[in-house]
Amino acid sequence: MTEKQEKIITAALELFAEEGYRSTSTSKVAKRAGVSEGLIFRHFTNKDGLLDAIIKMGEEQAKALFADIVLEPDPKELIRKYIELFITVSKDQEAINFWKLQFKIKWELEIYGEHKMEAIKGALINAFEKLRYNHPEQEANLLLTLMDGLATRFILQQQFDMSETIEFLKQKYKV
Amino acid sequence: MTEKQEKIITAALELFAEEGYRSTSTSKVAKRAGVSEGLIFRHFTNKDGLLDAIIKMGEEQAKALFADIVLEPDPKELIRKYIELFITVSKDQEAINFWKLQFKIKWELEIYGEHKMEAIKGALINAFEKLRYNHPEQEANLLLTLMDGLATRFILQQQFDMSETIEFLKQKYKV
Amino acid sequence: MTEKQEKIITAALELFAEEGYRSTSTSKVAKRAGVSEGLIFRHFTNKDGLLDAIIKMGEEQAKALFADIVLEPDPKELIRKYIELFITVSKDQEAINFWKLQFKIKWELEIYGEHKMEAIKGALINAFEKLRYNHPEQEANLLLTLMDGLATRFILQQQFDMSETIEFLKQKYKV
Amino acid sequence: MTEKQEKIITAALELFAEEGYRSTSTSKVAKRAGVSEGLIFRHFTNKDGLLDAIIKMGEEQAKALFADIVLEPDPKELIRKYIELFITVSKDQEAINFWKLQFKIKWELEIYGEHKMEAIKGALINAFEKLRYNHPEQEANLLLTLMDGLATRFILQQQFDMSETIEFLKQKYKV
DNA sequence: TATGAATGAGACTTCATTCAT
DNA sequence: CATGAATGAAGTCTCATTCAT
Repeated sequence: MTEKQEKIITAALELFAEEGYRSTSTSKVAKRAGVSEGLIFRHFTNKDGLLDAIIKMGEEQAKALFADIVLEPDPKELIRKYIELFITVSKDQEAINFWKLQFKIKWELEIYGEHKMEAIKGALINAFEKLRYNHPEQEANLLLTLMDGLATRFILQQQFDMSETIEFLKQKYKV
Repeated sequence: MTEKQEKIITAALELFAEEGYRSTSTSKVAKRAGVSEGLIFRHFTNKDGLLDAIIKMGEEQAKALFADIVLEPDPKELIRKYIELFITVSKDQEAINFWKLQFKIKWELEIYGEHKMEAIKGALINAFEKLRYNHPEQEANLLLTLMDGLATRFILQQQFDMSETIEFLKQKYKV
Repeated sequence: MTEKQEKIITAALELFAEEGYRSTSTSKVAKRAGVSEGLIFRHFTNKDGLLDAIIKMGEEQAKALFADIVLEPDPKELIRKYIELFITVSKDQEAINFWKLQFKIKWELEIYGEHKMEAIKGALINAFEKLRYNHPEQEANLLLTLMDGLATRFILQQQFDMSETIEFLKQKYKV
Repeated sequence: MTEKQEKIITAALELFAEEGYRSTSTSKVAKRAGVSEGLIFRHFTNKDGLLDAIIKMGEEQAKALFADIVLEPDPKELIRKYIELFITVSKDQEAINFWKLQFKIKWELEIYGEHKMEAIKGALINAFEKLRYNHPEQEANLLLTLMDGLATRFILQQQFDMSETIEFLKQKYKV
């Protein structure tokens, strides 16, 4: 990956996350990256290819984040880590952008990356089982749904105080 | 509102909800509405004006839905009604479209229609207070967040079984 | 067909015939037609659509020309008319352009519009039969081939004197 | 001429002949030649230079083919050789490509390589004179024209059976 | 000699919007 | 009120060509 390729990716990530995929023109990306527009197409074939490249990078990042959660042996710790996921994310602007993009893309293209969640879901079910919850699968589903809502608010609602909700959740789940 | 105006609104609502605002051209709207493209501009000034008109209609609908919830005197009943909100919605394709559009717009334009939620939030806090929950505001917030997540999954996830989660929630809140 | 549509067709015909299909940009066409570039796409969908429209017009013209030949009952007269085909064509600049375009397209897209020639071929075979030639089909084929060569030279060779060859041919076929 | 230069020429010849000059990008040529795009420009200055080089090579080939015809002392034999020209050509894919290219170029750039034909024309006139034809020059012209048509059909018409026409011609000219 | 990243002009196309009818 | 022809700006993409390595 050359320096300019990275500049393109960075610029595109920012813009796609800020303004959405459709609303971001390749010329805007090129301008922000300080690069000729043609170069985008040389490296990524077309606008979709650029998006794919970014999404793939995001998936790598997500994998790393998720791995730490999924592989946690202690069930309480696992749930805590999952609940605190966005705290980790919110400390890194690029990570925020990746998540923003993931969600924006979901809505723009109506794809709910279900398979990515399977691992987390399995781990949560397992954790709730270990903790002797009565309906582990439904508890897992509920928490996943809740986190979707949390992400929505975290990204869209300016004054949303995430930490308060997270603390409350940890209390609820006693983690 | 003339017949053609309504046709335009209906067509635009469908298309905006299906494909997003940016991705829907005014010519597509005109075609689906069976109307000349110029007419859209005569009635709604520009594409944004069309969107505004639709959003306003959506708000009217939402108000009606919300009123029934907010004005419910029995706290348990109120919470139940709120939790079952999407069951009502899911029975009417036009209502689904309105909600889909609301969410798509949120994400495309990064506007989280906070004020619309204030009334519901107040009502929920009040209900949780009456039911002697320890942290009524945080409970309200949590439920609101959860419903955002539920909406996300309901709209985006093909095989998502909403009713199961709703039953589980009602059990949790004993409503 | 509106006035501007006709202007587009005329301009495109000239340019495609002069410079070839690929080498003619839609913006050139628009400029020569005195029309906005977008209008081309409104009326003809895309550049190929414009070409198709022109080709279709050319086919109409060709049909008219060919009908007069094919329907000729007198075999000598039929052959004479066919041989003199290009004299007719050469009197009308638009007709010349159509033929030029037909041939250019043949070479650019490697399509030899065989079916168009079937009627002429049949008529020629018939004529040669009536005139008791020994190999009517081969005679017809030869004459068709010769006319392809004549067209090539007529269009490409600046100083080619068509009339001389035509006279010589008429003499050969005693028509 | 280095090995890579030859690869470029071969690739370009194929592509120009198949798809035309304008429609073939230098990057396609580079890809088919298995060579970097820049190398084309180092060796041939620009795309036109590449075309020139190919045309020059084609002329060399043509000269060799034509020499054998032009230098033939026996007039009947000369005419026969000329008529059978394409049989020789059709046995060698590269030769076919050269001819295809020659014709495509003619049409794309509207150049009728007249001077190349002068030698053949002179030889044919001479042959027809020796054979006591009444109008040797016109006979020569006719045969040249016919061969243009034959080439057209040979290259463009999929199911054209050249040999049949050639046999018929040889019969006609008693060669 | 050879590569391949990089450019900039220009290609085709879409689209919101205007306007004469 | 309604149409649909027309526009112009902007969008995605291609391509010949240059240049540092």
